[in-house]
Amino acid sequence: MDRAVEDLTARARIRDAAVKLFGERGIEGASIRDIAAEAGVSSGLVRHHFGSKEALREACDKYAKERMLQIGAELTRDGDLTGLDPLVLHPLAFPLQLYLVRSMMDGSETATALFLEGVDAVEEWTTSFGIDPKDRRGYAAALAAIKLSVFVFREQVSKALGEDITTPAGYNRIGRALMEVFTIPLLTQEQIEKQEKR
Amino acid sequence: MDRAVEDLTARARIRDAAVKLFGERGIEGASIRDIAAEAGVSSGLVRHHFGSKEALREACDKYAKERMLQIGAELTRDGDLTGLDPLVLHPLAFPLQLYLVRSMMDGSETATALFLEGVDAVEEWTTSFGIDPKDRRGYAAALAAIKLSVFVFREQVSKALGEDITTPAGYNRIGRALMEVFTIPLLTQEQIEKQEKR
DNA sequence: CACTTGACTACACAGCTGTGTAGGAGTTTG
DNA sequence: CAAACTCCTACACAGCTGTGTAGTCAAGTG
Repeated sequence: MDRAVEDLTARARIRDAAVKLFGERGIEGASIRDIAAEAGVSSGLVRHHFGSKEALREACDKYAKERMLQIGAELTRDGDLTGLDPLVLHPLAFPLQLYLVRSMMDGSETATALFLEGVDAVEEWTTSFGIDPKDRRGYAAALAAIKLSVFVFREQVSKALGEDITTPAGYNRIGRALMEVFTIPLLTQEQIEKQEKR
Repeated sequence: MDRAVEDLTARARIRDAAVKLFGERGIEGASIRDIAAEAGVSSGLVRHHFGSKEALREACDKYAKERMLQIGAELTRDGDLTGLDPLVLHPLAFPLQLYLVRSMMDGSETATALFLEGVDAVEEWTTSFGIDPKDRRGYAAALAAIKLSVFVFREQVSKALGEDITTPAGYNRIGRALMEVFTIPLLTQEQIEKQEKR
């Protein structure tokens, strides 16, 4: 599955470099020249292959989404994932997820669509697992956001734990902590009712 | 508490405009001229008061953090908040939180420090409420990230719900859904043990 | 062979960027 | 009164930005 960098076509190298730099620095923060340098090509070639920065971004959106679904399907088929696992922190998905979150925050429709599909999946998952919240859709949306939260704040969470959560050890630790959030009843029924009166 | 815009000093107007535009567009995405125009002053005045863009950013970090703690303290004192409420979506805190999250993602130490203080607060809260997770620190960090997740993905969550979660109605809906996440045991003990073996 | 096509580079261009400088207007201070 | 200070604007500058254009080179294709 891993491909040597030098084996990729220039177009693929540019796309990978764009996903990486857009993800790390944001769309505005990564220039076409930066991306070209990262890919080891001239800036003109970026334009030749993708036309404009906006078109490059859309190509990255499309690729990241497809690749993400592909990785998710592979890992699920191989039994490496259950319904709620934070796929987002998987080494293969990491740069893609980084990009997608940034793109989502900048208002990408493709990335948002992927989020909505995730909500659908969680919703179906709750049904098949016999979980029956009052507001199933709201519940699924909250869960979908939660799955991404640890990823978005990975640096801050790592700092809080004194341990890098993108390493296997840290990843397992925060994974277990998330499990506990989902198993320990946090609020009493009374507190919830008080909340609902607002 | 609300202050008329025209009553603010130019310095405060610039700072507010910077928080707003940095939060909406990211640091790179908002230029000094944009901020000056938003505040209704010349771009030179921004420099006069803050020196450089980086210094302006740091001033915004400092202000947003202080103001956020202040708002949190006020609302807690008035009994509008309990320990776990998503203050992040409060109308007063909204632009500040938007800015802080962006700043955090761009590696701000001040914003990260605020997150860490939030983790500390949640950790103390679990103790005083008799919640006893195996990994208290990890549990608190996960909860702190979760509190912010709905905010970060507010647009996506709103789209999933077909309802703007920054309005009172939507805010209450997602709030209740979050409560359910914290009350319905999501995973069986067996599943968790399977998880831990990895 | 001549000709086209696609991958690729070099260079130019206008616009925006953060920053620097000079100076005006009004108030305070000696 | 004059000097000093603060708040504020206008303008200039170099560097980077996305984009546009011209042209090189190699691989087909008739």
